[in-house]
Order: sequence, then C-alpha cells, then structure tokens
Amino acid sequence: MRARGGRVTTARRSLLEALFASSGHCTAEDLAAIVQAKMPDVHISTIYRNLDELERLGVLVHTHLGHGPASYHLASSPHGHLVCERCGETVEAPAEMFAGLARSARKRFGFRIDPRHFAVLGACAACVAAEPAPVSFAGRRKFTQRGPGGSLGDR
Amino acid sequence: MRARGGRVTTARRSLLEALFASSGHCTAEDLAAIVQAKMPDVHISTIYRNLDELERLGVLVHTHLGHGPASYHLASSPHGHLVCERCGETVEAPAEMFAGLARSARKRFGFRIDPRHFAVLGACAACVAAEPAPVSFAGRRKFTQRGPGGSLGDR
DNA sequence: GTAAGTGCAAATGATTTGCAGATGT
DNA sequence: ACATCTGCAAATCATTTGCACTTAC
Repeated sequence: MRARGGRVTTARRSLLEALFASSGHCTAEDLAAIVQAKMPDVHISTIYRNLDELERLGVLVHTHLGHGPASYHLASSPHGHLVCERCGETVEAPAEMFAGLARSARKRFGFRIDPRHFAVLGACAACVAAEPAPVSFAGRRKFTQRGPGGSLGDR
Repeated sequence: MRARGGRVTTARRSLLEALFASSGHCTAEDLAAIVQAKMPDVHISTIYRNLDELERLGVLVHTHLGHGPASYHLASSPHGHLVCERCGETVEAPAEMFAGLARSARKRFGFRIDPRHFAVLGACAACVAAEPAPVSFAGRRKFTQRGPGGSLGDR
C-alpha cells in the first residue's frame, strides 16, 4: 500500500517506520529525531513535506493538542483527544463520546463535526482534584506538552 | 470594574472599547487595527500584553478557531465554536450542546472539559451539501479564516 | 532522461521578550 | 518618585517555500 502516486524514497520509508514504531502522538520534530537517528541528513522540511503528503493520501492525520506543535498519528482507529490545560496529560477519546455533540450539531446547524482535528481542552482528574477552589476557569496559563525527555517515550 | 490590580492607561481603555464595539471573534491584529485607528502608536505587542492581562483577570477569553491566529472575545456568555474546515464559517455553539460530552468525559476519565478554548472543526451545512461524494474526511486542505475584508465586519 | 523528491537557507506568520524611555498614581 | 506600561526591535517557534541538486523509475 506504500506511497500510491509517488516514489518510494528512503526518507519516506524511514518516516513511515518512525510512525509505526512510536505508535501515536508525535510532533514533526519527534519524528525528525527518530528518522535522523539513522539518517542524519534528512531535513525537517522533508519531514513536513512527507507528513503533508501522507495526510493527503489518508495514511495519517494531524491533531492540535494545545498550543505548540501539531501531533501526527496513523489514521486507523479514529479518536478525539482530551488534553489537560494544566499538566498536558492527553487521553484518547473514543469517537462515540462525541455522538451526542455530533447529533445536536447536525440537527441545529446542519454541521458535521470532525472531532479529530482539534483536541477538547479541560482539566484531568488529577488536576481537578488538586484544585484549590472552584474559581470557574480563570487562572489558565500556557503549558507545554512533551515532557522533559523530549521526543518519543513522552509520558 | 476596570483593570483591577493595574493602571488605567489609554491603550488599555482603547483596547476594551474595541472589544466592546466589535462584539466577538477578533484576532489580536483586528483589535490592533481598531485601536490604531484612533491611536496609531499603540504597538501590537502592547495589544498582546493587555489581552494576556485581561484574560488573566477573567474579562475575556481566547479561542483557536483553526489554523491561524487566535480569536478573542468577552468572557460573558460562555460558548464553544463549530468551524467549517472548508470555508471557515464559524457558528457559536451554546454550552449545553457539550453537556453529553462533558458528562461522559467526567464519567470515563474524571476529566472536566472546557469547550471554549479550542473549536470543534468539521463541515458546515453548505459545504456538506456541496460535497461531491462521501469520501470520509480525506481531501482536507488548509483554510484561512478572516474573509477578504480583513478585520472587523468579517462575515 | 526526466520529473519527483531532497537539502539547505531564507521567508513566513503569530506571538513573545529585553530594554530604555514614557506615564499613571 | 517610582513602579508599571509602552514602543520598538529583535528573538522565538512552528511551519513553509524557492531553488539548485539528487535520485527513483
């Protein structure tokens, strides 16, 4: 099924391997790091170009999990994301959780939602518990995904 | 109620006026344009700093309606957004549309969602109707919000 | 052989930051 | 007076693009 419509280059093959290896939620830079471990000359712009291409082919999708870079993962098993605004914790939300929203969006506005492209932000269980007082949603402050380790085994 | 904790400067007052005048969904640059119409020397960085400040005070919130710049609006009347990936059409989604999602997120993950911060993308009624064949969600391509007119009266 | 793909450097767009000078209280 | 704000220029971060050169087919 590889690269229908284009050429099979080493950079492309390597990018796909990186995607399969690190199942889910890598930034372009994460993937670049993995690919460059074997092929140091593969440039980040090539990564971006191929991610674009693979997305156009429907092989993968990108998602915005918050401020900061986009995350890429294979298109199989469609799911949305819940991301904690405090700690960056990300949980995959199965498509059926969006069924109610999808239905009312369609009914009221004729709108068909795609719950995959942008994450739903909020507060994870741990952060809700650790909260001082229920002051609505004031004190938000920018957070960064991607733990101290940088790429890959992130969290 | 103005600027509790800080000073009342002309730039700040003017920014608030711009926000009240153009009810809802302005980018920082839109707001800068409005402010600069009267005070040409107010710099965009000042706009950003004050938007940050006002958000910290809970006066306004920012939302990401897609790729591209963030939108700011007054914190009153909490609502989410549905944004068409094809044409950029934006509709305000009343909070209760997210009730089902909020409930299942809490039940399954202890997660408390904030439907305001990121928009839910998808396809608006017009674009769904104009669609050739139901090819799932392949052919996405980047879109730009902000119609030809630029700031303000945008749609 | 030739068009598609690549590496690199430079451009882009949105936002942030350092700093010296201006201004609200 | 003096800390807070502001204007400006430069920095940053994620991503894109132009171009000359390689490479898969």
